[in-house]
Amino acid sequence: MARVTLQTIADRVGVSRMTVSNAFSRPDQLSSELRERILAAADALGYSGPDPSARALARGTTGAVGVLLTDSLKYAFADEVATAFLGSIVDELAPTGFALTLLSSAAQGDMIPARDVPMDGALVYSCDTSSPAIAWLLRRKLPLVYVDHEPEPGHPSVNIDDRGGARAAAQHLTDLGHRRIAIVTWNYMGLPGLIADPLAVTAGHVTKQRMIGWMEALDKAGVHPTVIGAERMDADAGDLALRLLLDGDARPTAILCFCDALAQGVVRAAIDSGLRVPQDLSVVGFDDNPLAERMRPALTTVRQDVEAKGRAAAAALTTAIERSKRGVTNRARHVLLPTELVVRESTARAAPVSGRRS
Amino acid sequence: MARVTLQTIADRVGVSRMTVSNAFSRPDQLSSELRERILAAADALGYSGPDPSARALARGTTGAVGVLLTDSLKYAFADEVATAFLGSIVDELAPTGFALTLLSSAAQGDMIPARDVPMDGALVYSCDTSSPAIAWLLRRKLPLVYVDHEPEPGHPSVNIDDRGGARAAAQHLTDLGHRRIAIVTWNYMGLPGLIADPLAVTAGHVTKQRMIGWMEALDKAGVHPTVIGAERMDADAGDLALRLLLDGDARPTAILCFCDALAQGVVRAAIDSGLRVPQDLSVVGFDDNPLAERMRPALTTVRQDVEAKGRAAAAALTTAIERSKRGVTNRARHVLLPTELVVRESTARAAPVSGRRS
DNA sequence: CCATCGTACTGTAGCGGTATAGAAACCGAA
DNA sequence: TTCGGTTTCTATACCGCTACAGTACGATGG
Repeated sequence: MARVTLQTIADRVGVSRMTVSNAFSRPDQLSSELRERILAAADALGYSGPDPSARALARGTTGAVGVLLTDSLKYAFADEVATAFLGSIVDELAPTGFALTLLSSAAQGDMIPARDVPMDGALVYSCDTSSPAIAWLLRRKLPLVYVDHEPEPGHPSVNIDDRGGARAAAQHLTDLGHRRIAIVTWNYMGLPGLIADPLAVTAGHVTKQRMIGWMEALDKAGVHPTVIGAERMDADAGDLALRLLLDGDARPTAILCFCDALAQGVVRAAIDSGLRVPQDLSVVGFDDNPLAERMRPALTTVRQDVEAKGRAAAAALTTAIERSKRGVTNRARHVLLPTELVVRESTARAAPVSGRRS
Repeated sequence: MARVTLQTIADRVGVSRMTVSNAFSRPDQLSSELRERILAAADALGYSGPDPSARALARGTTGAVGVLLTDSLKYAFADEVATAFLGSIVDELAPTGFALTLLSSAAQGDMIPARDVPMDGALVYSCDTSSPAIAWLLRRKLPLVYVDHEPEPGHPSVNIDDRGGARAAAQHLTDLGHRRIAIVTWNYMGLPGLIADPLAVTAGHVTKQRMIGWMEALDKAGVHPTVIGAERMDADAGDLALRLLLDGDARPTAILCFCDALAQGVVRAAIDSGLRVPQDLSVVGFDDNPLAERMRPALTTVRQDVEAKGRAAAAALTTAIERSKRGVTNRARHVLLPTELVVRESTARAAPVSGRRS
């Protein structure tokens, strides 16, 4: 039994293929009586509607948008912040009818998702700014929206105020009288350990912005932080980072963390080492992961509205697609969402000088 | 400037379009010298490789597979178990070069993802067995793998031993001497509250299997459980369920929960109500969500290997696609992964009769 | 020296739709 | 009756690529 196509149905009903196509895609183009007959015939033949691939070619749209993630997609599903972001995107995308396709940055054999997967547009949420995958997307001239990336002229972008949030977090600590402060940041692709030149961290835009924010406030207070790079963004990496810090000669009284997951590890390791949080050590996170509120002590952190970020990204992408379809070329909007310091229980006034036991 | 296609390049280099196609897709079909020239010309023209949609139509494969989720995709991203499952799938899929497209069960306007999104196959992980989306996928004759669904002859499936796990959980409680036992299950699409006829719960396969398992062990011990249906699968729903139970006349000494998220809410509400867990109330979860180990008291639960489930599902799908491409029609394999009771701190021997304060 | 073979490339015929222009039939108004 | 305007359906020309069956030609072998 050969495959059922529009032609099969057309022959069966005795009309042209075009009319069958219209029956499915443009109901106003034929009488409803004929349409009924056509649909009935299609049903009888087990036709499942116009072939999506063929339609994609003819119409020039696929009905799916991509989201470019890191090499290991798994990572995106391990992180509560990332999953909330993705969830928010799909939710916002739902009414538009777009499906979301997950794209790995990595080439897989001779398949390069960013180059070879059919889609109408894409969100770039990869961390590595220089990824060749981004170059492929650009080359395809797909409507693109950058998220948590250095804003690029010509493409819409969505960011949060990483710098301002980090600055507020650091200033919170200096306001509390802390002077021996450490930073546990994320050193993607780098080895874990001490970082000599904080502002030279190679990783992505977000890492850089947060570092700049922290340093702005610390510089103002004349504080020179110890900076540790964590290889991953999970509690174990935070744990490791704290142990490195405790081994050093100038134990910090407060720690700024790149994200809540790292902060969780830092707190856990601190408690395991007999330190009291916040009495002996203040810890600040970033993101306001749901985890932050559940932790004991509840984590002081910088809140970002991940839901809003997802919604903004999805909305920006759909309008970008809409525009490119109509050939409109407005200026690309760059969204910057606010961040907010949330003070909970993991930070306290620095202990008086007596605390200077090294 | 018109679009660059194979023909553009062919004209430029002075070869046939077919040769250019081969340069990209079948390098062994031409001399490497000519191939280099073609690729160089393509590069100069800003060509980004064969158009994925056109290639999909001509080749009959798209390079993406779908995963059919519930109506609200967001839900899938809120649940730690579901995200771990998805993460595991994408990881297993990565080396095969397939991208993963997320499909909502719901129609969105006149777009029905299951019908209209190009893909080579799909995982069915929707909860609603009777979803029209599944019917669309079937109609398209796509290679399909059912996950956590009633196994269907003719299609591979991946399940865990829900029934055995539930039975072990219930027996654990009866072994501990509990006789007043309640069940907090998930009553998808139903109203929250007391369920009179536990085995008639309408929801999906998993719900049913777990219920059967629980009842098997309870029946053997002559226990008639009180059954509460929760509307969602989160802590708040568990919280609500426990309050309903405490309002009833026969307070349970132990509770079996459909999942760890519900169990968390149950425990939280119990503690809030002044009950000690496990001394006054034993609680058992299901899934072994990472959460279970983090909780205090750490949760006794039934472990399922979500990673393995994801890997098995992805593997089953790729082999199903492979087979259908080659027209092979072997018998579909039905995978059943084991579950295991993990006893932690949330269950204890039933208090002696003195505990019968109602 | 002719038959055979492998390599390198080309021509044609689709894949299964949709856009667009146009033909045929029907309608009410002038 | 004529004529513009609808409504309904059709013919044709793509969309951009790939499968497949060639053709051309130099190399191999007896």
